[in-house]
Amino acid sequence: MDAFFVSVEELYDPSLKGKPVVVGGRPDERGVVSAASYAARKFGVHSAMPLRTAYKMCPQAIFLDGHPERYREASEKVFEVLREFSPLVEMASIDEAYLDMTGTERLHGPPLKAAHRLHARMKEATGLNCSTGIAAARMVAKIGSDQAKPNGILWVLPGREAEFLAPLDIRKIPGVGKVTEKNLNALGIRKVGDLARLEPAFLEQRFGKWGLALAGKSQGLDAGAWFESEIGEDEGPKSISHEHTFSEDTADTARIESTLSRLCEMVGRRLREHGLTARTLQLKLRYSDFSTITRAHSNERGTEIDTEIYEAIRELFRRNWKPGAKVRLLGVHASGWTEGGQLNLVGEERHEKWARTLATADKLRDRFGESAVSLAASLRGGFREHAQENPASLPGKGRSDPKDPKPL
DNA sequence: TCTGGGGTCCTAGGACCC
DNA sequence: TCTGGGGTCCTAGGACCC
Repeated sequence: MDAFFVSVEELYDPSLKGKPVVVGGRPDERGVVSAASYAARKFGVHSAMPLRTAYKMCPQAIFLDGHPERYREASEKVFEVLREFSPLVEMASIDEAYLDMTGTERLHGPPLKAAHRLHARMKEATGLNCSTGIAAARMVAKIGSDQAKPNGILWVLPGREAEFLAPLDIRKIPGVGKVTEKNLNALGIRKVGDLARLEPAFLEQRFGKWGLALAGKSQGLDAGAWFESEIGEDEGPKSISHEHTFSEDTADTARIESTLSRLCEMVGRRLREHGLTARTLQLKLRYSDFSTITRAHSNERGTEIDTEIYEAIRELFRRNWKPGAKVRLLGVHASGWTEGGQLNLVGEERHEKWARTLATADKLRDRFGESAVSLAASLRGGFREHAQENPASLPGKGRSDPKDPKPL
């Protein structure tokens, strides 16, 4: 999708059209640009740029908070449209998808015709523009769609992949970021064509497994774990996490622990939504100087219970925090799913009790919003003042916002 | 420039097992 | 004495993507 978040915001407020728009938050907030309109991009604003920087480059831009629910909803509509064109659709992210069009010619016609129909149907059903790359390999299709933006279609004929890629910057290859770019530049490699001329064995020796994949990519082949899988297979999440950056760094333990408790609740809620229990819990701490540590702990048994998660995370925090050091960011990460039924061990009765209580709490949240119910630990330490200071950081956007959350 | 939040994949070292 | 080779699991960190 083209400038997806911005385009969705334009559906809600058409007066934004054509103007420099930045989605991500207020210009004086800690945060980065999620999406910039094409008008804003003319000033050098781009995603991942700090909001404060974007403001300096384009003070006249309209800065908007993001609306994840709106984007999710639009993304689902996009998916429905794509499903009309192929049964094999894989949403690669909220605004990007792969379609396997094998065997759809009789229904949709040749590639270019199908793509044009897709664009028209997309605009009609969602009001949004997209761009399309057509190729025999998904990586080439992806790069093709990037080159086609905005609102364009690009078909790379089979057998002409290397020729299409050769003049492009290596940075265009998905997986080549700042670091790899620098490493390749140091070897005099700037264009994909430079890469294609090298021996795969040389790249492998230099960059390991990744080097070998790079050699393949430079020729237009799908390579690497993600690109090798078939289109359309969706295997649930491998990890679930939440993190929070304070608007001002803090060393206040009460405030830190209440934030951790809140993050644990959010993680627990998502685990239960997916019917998962996690064996490994990980704490993330970022200090004022941006130095970041992660500390994990694995249990034999998995859990999806907020209080159990919080106990483990708090222990990790107390053991690893440099007392007095100001904290910028906290994160809670769950992974290592356990299969189905868990063992009945000591403490199982307590576990069952919490499981029932949380099921009730989740129902209340469904009806009254995420802030309807909360652990007492999340409410201590000035959580509510904090919530006021930064309303966007409230867990979820409840339909109602009760004045008095009920401590569990 | 003063750096979000939610993810995936990869590497490397160490504990432990046979 | 001075030290194998295969494997798995765990932890920590980092590159990268949208």
